[in-house]
Amino acid sequence: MSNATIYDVAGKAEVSLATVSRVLNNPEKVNEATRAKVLKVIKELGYRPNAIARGLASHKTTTVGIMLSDVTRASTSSLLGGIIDIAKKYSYSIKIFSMSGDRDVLDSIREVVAEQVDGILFLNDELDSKQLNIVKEQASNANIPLVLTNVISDDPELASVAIDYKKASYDTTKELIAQGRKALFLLSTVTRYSVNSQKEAGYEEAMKEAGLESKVFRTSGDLSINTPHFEEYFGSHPVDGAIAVRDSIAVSFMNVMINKGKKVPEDVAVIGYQNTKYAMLARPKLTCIDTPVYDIGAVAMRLLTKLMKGEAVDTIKIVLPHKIIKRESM
Amino acid sequence: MSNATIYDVAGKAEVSLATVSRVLNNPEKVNEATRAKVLKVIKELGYRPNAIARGLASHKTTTVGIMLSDVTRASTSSLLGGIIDIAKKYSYSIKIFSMSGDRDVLDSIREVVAEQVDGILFLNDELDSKQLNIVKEQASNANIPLVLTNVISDDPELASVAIDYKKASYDTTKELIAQGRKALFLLSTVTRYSVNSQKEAGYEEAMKEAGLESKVFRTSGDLSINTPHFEEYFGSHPVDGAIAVRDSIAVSFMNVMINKGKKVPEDVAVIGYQNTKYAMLARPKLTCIDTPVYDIGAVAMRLLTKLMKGEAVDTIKIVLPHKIIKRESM
DNA sequence: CTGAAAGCGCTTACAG
DNA sequence: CTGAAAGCGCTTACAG
Repeated sequence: MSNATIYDVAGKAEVSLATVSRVLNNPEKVNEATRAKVLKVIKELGYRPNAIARGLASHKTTTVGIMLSDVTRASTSSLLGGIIDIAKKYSYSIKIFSMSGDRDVLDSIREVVAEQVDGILFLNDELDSKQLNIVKEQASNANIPLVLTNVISDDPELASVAIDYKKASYDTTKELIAQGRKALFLLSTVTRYSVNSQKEAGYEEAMKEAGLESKVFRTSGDLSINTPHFEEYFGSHPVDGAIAVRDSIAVSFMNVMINKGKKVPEDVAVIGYQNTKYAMLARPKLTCIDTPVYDIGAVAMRLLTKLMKGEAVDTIKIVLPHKIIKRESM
Repeated sequence: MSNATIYDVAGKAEVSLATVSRVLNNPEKVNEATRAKVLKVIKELGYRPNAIARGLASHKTTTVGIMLSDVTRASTSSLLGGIIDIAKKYSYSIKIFSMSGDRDVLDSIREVVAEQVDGILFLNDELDSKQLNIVKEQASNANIPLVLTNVISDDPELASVAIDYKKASYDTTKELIAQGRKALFLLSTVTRYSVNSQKEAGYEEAMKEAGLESKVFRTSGDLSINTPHFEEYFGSHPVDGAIAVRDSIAVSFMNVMINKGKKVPEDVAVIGYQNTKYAMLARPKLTCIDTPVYDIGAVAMRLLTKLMKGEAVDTIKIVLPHKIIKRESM
């Protein structure tokens, strides 16, 4: 019924519980013979140390807290994929904390701290720098390492891993301009994401350099909302190229253009962000900026393990490479 | 620096720690005046009880373990969306346990048990009934409620919530047959998922009743693999209708058909499962069987809360309704 | 190399 | 209604 405890193991192996604890945590410190004896009993009893008790006694839970806003976003689940794989490799458990928009940031981070996680991966890119600061302070007060994962902050004290979204947009916009296109749009979201604001900044810089007018079009990520929105607006506004902050938005826009009788990419070029399945399934196939989201998650988790163990790290700000995948829409 | 403990609160409020504990857990049992005094100090100190210590003392962690195989699957992340929202509502924390294919099932479930979760949501539908039994036994030995979430099992003792995938496939196949189509395929995965086997069973039953030959085509969920696979096989095999176990597979198949010069749905009807964004973004828009995955997650989590609290439940096997969303591909 | 003992920060009967 | 004390299942100095 109830599971074996360390007392059961100690009793059956005829050693003290300290010894059992040692074979689990510092096996090299115990005599090989007694170690074998204890290991045998552990196996027989199917004993696994109670993680909660261990956490209380050692002040280490070997679990990391993941703070996010929406699991169903394609980028979030890819990020999680990378995080989970690396966490498993380093034997960390994962606890998910979702921050609903209305909830207080301070309350959210305090909850995570109260759960005694050993480290925090912060994936919520909907916060401004003031709110990010609250998170930073609470984490550092509690002495818990924190890594921003695919979240942008210029605070040099905040560890982070992401790609250079600004440069990605800048370069891509430049290419579009070089093709002679002028009515270029950046299709962004109504919700302000720190990551998307970087994409916008790069676009705006390139447009400005070319003496062109920046046009950031904000809409919903929801197809049933953005489709009519595109249909209406672009009925009267010229456009010959667009970069969307997500593949799905790019495809939605592309479909609207095609329905209006435009040719892609001849009349209008369309580029998406992330390189999801949407891009491959679209017709024409979507050209997009490949953001290695899985890798960002994995690298962030790896960085966090180092921070938690107090290992030296080269840098606290990691920028992963991105590339443009040219397909048929540009 | 380090956070306030219950001792700090008790000291500053000039009461015993038992009293502080009570205002947190059984506020009605403490005098209003002292309760107010304690609450005030709690607020001042920003005190939050250490969840680990509480877990050890109370034998309740208010966390549920989610066992899954792959977060990046669209169905998994929607399931998680529903789970997270309901868990939050009932103040449960969520811990993710990923089961890599090669890992021992027994080891996986023991790990979850050792983490002292109060309940388990099992989302991994890649296991056979023997393996499912191991999970069931370990959970019940440890007295931890378990709910299969979008996983099929005919064991009447296993709580589960899903839709009737068999009927969904059966009905849809019937409709296709009623249109006079005969060369009907079920596009499934190489990996055996319990959910997909139900989809196959319903299809096969309908085909058998109509005296038609069942043709289950197994391929990868990876586009770069299934696309050439479809191209080759359907170059020489006739097909006038197909139901795919996932939207993305349906769209991939549809694209191959269109590239071969077929008309959808005139020459070949295509139907997907789940009703994801892929379906809406496809051209023509994909007709599909809507599986309310978010709801399945939410309902499973709700059922689990009842089980954890020992509340009475009407049934331990919940079947949610599904429907066919008719768009352009059938 | 091994054991006895204190302690992690709470909860929960048990008294009063 | 409130407090003193035991206990949850471990880890970790400290002795020996």
